[in-house]
Order: sequence, then structure tokens, then C-alpha cells
Amino acid sequence: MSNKTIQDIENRIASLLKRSDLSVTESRRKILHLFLEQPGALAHGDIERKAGEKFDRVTVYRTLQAFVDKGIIHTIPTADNSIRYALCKDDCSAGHHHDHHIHFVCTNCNNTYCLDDVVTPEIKLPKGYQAEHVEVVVEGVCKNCKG
Amino acid sequence: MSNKTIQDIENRIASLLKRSDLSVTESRRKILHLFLEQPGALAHGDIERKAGEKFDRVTVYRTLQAFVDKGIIHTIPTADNSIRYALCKDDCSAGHHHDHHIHFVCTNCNNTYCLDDVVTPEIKLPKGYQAEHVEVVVEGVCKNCKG
DNA sequence: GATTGTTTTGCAACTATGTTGCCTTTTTAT
DNA sequence: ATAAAAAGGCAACATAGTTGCAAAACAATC
Ligand SMILES: [Mn+2]
Ligand SMILES: [Mn+2]
Ligand SMILES: [Zn+2]
Ligand SMILES: [Zn+2]
Repeated sequence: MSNKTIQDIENRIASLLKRSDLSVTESRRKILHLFLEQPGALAHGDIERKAGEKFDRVTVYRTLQAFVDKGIIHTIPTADNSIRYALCKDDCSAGHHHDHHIHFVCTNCNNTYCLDDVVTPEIKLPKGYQAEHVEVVVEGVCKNCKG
Repeated sequence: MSNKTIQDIENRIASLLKRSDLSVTESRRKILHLFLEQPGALAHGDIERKAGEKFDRVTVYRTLQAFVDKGIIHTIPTADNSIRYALCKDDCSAGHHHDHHIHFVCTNCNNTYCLDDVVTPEIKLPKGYQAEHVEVVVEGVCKNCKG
């Protein structure tokens, strides 16, 4: 890995933060790094473990909250009640998330993936119910774990 | 409300508990009552508030866990990370839940409903992913709130 | 590059949520 | 009624999440 590549990533992170009207701080850079160097989603606990020695717990909470508010990451509900976070596509922004993909939780490796190409299906609801947002979480065995 | 009706409910509760190999205790009867006299789902907090003055917090946790284990209630994941519980249909039993319906969370009244007649859709996954269980939660405005 | 105003951070203290072990009480079976 | 088994209450603990405030880091300006 050349020094240039590392610099590229740093620049990408900095510009992402600036575009979101967030000042560029060490903790935000570090936490964004974690998301970028990893394919799946991260639980709060993961982040705290990987970044928590350098940063306070409270900072992790506030950083994640800021990222969600600004449309940098989105939350993924899971059955075991531990919210996971994953990077948004570029068309999300402050106040408006536009993630209409489904999520996959592997029961083997316990990773969570955004399946960006799988669009949430139309759900036909009983009379009187009006849908605003549909959340689909599929549990099963992921590509990597399927021997 | 005749005395007979009340007695009927009590009998129904007792037989449900016995069928599930659970001894009939005051806290279990009380908590089942809460589920029966209410159309939607209950969050742990709701139950603790409504039954918690008579029973210890720990008892509520253990009771709900026992009910889930025995297939009397099932959990509903939500975006705000507060697990909700709702009664299962009769075909659930210990070790095997057979709930393939979707759930609806009203953004107005904040109630959660099991839409027992809406079957979870088939999801076409990318190659390599193998689905075991699909969870669908729809957010929107419920029948009662839609003026 | 130093100065200044603004934002973010860490700390402490707190609330909420969930778990475990142990002893007492209640329930069930005989 | 009695004994064995199960469940409940209590205390203590662990984890998760929030808030106010002073110190530190950052961004903007000169
Ligand atoms: Mn996603
Ligand atoms: Mn349900
Ligand atoms: Zn896997
Ligand atoms: Zn409603």
C-alpha cells in the first residue's frame, strides 16, 4: 500500500465530513475508517471495542448519532435488539435517507450486510393502513459462510 | 360483564399455561391478561409499568422469556431498539414459532400490530445467500389513526 | 502563524435495561 | 396434609445510553 493510497482515503473521509457540515476530528475520521475498511455493518459494541481505547464511549455515541443525522450511515434493526450501522449510499443526506434495500444477517458469522441491489418489496396492506417505510431483514447463511 | 365471562378468561389463561407446561402463577396470569385485553404488541416497558407495581422487574423478564420459549408470545424487532412482544397464533409451540406475518408500527399512536393476514413476501437474494427467516416491519399510519 | 469564536470531546454522574445467584414462597403432585 | 419442584423477590452486578459542564480541538479570520 503506497502512501498515496492512504492519503486518498484520508482525503475521501475529510471531504465526506466537510460535505456533511461536520468538522474533521480524529474520532470521526477513525470511526469512518472502521466503516470503510469493512464490508458489513458495525454494532455499537464493535465500534466501541475497536475505537474505544482512544475515545470515550460518549464520543462514540455522539459521533454515530451525528453520522445518522447527516445521512452518512443508517441503522439496521435486528432481532437481538442490538442496532447496527452501515454506510449509506451517496444519495443520502441530512434529513433524508434514501435506502430502500434489504439487510441480511448471517446466523453463522453474525455479520450484517446491506444488499444494495435487492429492493424492498411492495407490501399489500389491509384497508386503512398506510405504509411510509418498509424494513426487511433476512436471516440466513451468507455467501462467505456457505461452504 | 358477567362474572362468567371473567371466569372464562381465567380458564382460558390457565389452560394456555398448562398446555405450555408452565405452572399457573399470579404474575403469569396477570401478564397474559395484559396481552389478551389489548390488540397490539407490548414493549417490555409497558408491561413493567402495568404490572411492575405488583411484581419484581426480574419476574417480568423471566415471565416474558418463558412465554417466548414456550411459543406463547413472539418478539417484534423495531427500529428504535425496543423489543416488543405479541401473542402468537395457536400453532406456535415450544421450540418452534410459525409466525410468518408482517408487523406494522404506527408512527402516530406508536402501537405495533401483527398483521396476521399479510404473509411475508418471497425475497429474491443474490447468488450464495440462503434465507432462513424473513422479518418485515412496516412503518406508517394505522387504521385507527387515519382520520 | 497567532487569535478568536465555535464545535467537539472527556469526564462524572445519572437513568435505563438486562442478568445472575441465592434464599423464600408458591405451586403442583402424592 | 406433606414433600418435591418451580417460580418469585431481593440484592448485586453488568451493560447500554443520556446529560451538563469544563477543557480541548477545530475552523475562520486576520
Ligand atoms: Mn443498509
Ligand atoms: Mn406478530
Ligand atoms: Zn456469514
Ligand atoms: Zn396508530
